Amino acid sequence: MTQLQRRKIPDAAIARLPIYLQILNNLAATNVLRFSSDELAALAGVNAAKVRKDLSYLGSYGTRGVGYEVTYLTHQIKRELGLMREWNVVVVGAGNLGCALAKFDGFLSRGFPVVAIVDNDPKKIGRTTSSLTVGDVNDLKDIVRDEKISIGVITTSSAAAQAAADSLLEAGITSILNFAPVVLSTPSSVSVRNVDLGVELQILSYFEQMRLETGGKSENAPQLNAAGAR
Amino acid sequence: MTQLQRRKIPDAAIARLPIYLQILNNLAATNVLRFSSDELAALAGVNAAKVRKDLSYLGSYGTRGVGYEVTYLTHQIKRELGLMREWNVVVVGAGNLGCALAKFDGFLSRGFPVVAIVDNDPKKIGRTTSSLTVGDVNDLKDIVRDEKISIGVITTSSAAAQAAADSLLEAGITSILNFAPVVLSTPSSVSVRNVDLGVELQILSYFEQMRLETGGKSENAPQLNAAGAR
DNA sequence: TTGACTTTGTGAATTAATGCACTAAGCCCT
DNA sequence: AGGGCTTAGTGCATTAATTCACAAAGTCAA
Repeated sequence: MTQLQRRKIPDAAIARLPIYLQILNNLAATNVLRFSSDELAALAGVNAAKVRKDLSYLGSYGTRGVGYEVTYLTHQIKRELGLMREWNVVVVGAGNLGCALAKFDGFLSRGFPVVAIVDNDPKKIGRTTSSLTVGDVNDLKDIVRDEKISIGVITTSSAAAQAAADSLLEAGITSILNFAPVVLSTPSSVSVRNVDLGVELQILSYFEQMRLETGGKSENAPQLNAAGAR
Repeated sequence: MTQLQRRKIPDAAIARLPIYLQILNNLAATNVLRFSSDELAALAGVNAAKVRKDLSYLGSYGTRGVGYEVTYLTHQIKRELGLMREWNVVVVGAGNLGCALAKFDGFLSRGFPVVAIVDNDPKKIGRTTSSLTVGDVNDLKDIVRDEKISIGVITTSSAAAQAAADSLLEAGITSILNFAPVVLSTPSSVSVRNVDLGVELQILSYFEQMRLETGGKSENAPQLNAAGAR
């Protein structure tokens, strides 16, 4: 089999690759051509050995005694993460957050154009927000097919989130970014990432409280996220 | 020393407590009085032994043969996470996202009222958004003191994020929720949680691409976040 | 060409997280 | 009172992630 032998990259490493990529983009923008694992480690706030090990999963793209080339490694990370192409996104839920995300240029600039937004509320369907007209969630199947959408973003109320997920699955979507504070029930073949601001704040509150209780001679606290499996 | 002997709870467990809490709130809303570790595990999408171990870090609050009481355990989790009180929040960066968050009721409803929003752009300072007037980032120190603010949320451009973080630190803030796609440099005594939507999408894109390459007989993919240390 | 120096790539040790499987406790029914 | 049933709590094995530490591989200057 000619199949490009995919190394199994640990989840934790995958979750760091986008961060390295971000930093490499910044380096490129300031005309840096090369960097060492030490430098990248300092910029990413992690251990240098970890950086080397993470990058080694991609292949052996460094040069001993020299370091890594910014443009070449950028290319390799993008290839590994599947960023050589764009992935179209649909937002489900045209509330505050959904509309904000639809116009948020961070999505487009990173290669994830929001090409559709839908809702189940007749009062919202038909409205226009930043060059997109809110569609009907019942048309999701057609929209996903016609617009070649790969990723669904759920920004509904938590009550409506599972139904939104079901509609996305029904339409053939296999990757979901969920902003609703609920645990979605989905087949294990589907990728789900949860972004719950409440959870983040509550984790902060734990450490903040710890700091108060221990009189400020704080333990230290959280940083990165893992790609953890499900 | 009367000090309430704080067990050291693993980061991974802390990151799950808010999720359990969320589920318990739902159970309470549907008048469920008790639950077993199996039930909670199913709702949270994790292993039952993990649930029991996580809860055991709080103390021995279950009853063998019976399960856990919803209200009592809710109370214990909230105590542990520092949610017996509210924590005031300031948003730095009055752009699209910042304003959306300021009016986002998910913050208030979970005990994190946004009591101030600031920016460094004179054109934005003075504007009113959802009952808050945009303040000057230079007044942050006074605002934090007067409003008893504990947590700072950074929603600036990535170029301005480090400066925003510095202002927050300067004002005495020790917990930061950062939406800008940069790695902030902060003392290790400060808690930082990063929410980078681009990173989340790129992780999804990795698994999506994997699915395409392996012809859909997909590996399975990511779910939860860890409280990982820094 | 040689030798000093730098930095990658990785085996091996360590630490953290997970999950099994069993014991200890409590309930309920007879 | 006793036996059967259920479920929490946890010791232990396993797996995953991190970090150390060093050999291998290159650069560069003389």
